[in-house]
Amino acid sequence: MSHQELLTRGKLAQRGGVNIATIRYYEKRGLLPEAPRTRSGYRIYAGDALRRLHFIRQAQVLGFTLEEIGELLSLRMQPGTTCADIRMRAKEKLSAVEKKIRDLQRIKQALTRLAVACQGEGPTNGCPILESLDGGSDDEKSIP
Amino acid sequence: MSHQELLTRGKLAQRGGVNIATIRYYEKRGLLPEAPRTRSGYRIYAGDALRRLHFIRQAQVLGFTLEEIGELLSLRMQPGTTCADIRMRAKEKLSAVEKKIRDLQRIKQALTRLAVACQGEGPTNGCPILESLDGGSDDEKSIP
DNA sequence: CTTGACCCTGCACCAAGGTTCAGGGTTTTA
DNA sequence: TAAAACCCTGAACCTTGGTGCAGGGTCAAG
Repeated sequence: MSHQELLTRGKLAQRGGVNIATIRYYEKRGLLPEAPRTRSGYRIYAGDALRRLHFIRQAQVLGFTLEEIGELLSLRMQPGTTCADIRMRAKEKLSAVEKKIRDLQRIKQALTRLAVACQGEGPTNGCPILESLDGGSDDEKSIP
Repeated sequence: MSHQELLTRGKLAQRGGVNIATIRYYEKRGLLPEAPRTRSGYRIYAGDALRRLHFIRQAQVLGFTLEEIGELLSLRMQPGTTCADIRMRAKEKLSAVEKKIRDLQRIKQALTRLAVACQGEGPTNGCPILESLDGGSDDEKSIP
């Protein structure tokens, strides 16, 4: 179907919404594979690289470090990995992702409560945000 | 037991799981309020500070910058803010949070599919992770 | 066949978020 | 009443994730 369009480094950067130097950096870090070159040494990328680039950017916004992103991207069948290995690593990542989702949902609730409370014009001098992530440490809210 | 325990800077750092210097840094950044001092200049913190610290750390893992975290923490009724203002800012934050949740859910699905595919012993030489966030970026697919 | 827009490389530099250090007081404990 | 264990400050230093620059080749248009 999608006949793989070939991109130069500059084009890839532009389409991916990143600086051209960033691509070289990601390549050095191993997040983008070393691209094949023309006779004169220019890198040539296919659509695959663009997808990877998008993924990297979004995963960063979600709080993953480049190292973690590398781990996510390496979750696939490759020579030298067993299926069990992949399944295990995928499950580890999965629980990290699920925790993030839960935490974000608590923040979301707090923000919603805040907006609602505010609508009702009550002063709300407390900070609902702070309560959103109380991970079972200390106790309930205090009133100054 | 649960009444506001007073903490020294070192204790707060320890309970919050951060380096002691980090606390000073957060204070300088305005993320933690300037703590009251003893006669000799030592900072003293109440449980409130610990809650803030926890929040900051978790929000960071969720991909918020310290600046954004500051904005989240300032979402409360204070002299000089109107209710409408708060509601607006809360709603902005809310949509950012919702986007993160959606993106994470897509990654979660991809990871789940990956684990399942792997269970079934199919080679899966593709990379489901890469597809998880396709199209979630800046430009929408245009319909011809 | 030249000019401008690109690409190559190595290396220097930047910003955010912390961490370590030096020099000096304070509090706790044996 | 010391030593050990903390705390104070300013300033230097570190890691991550990039950016910019110099010096030099390459490709397409005019």
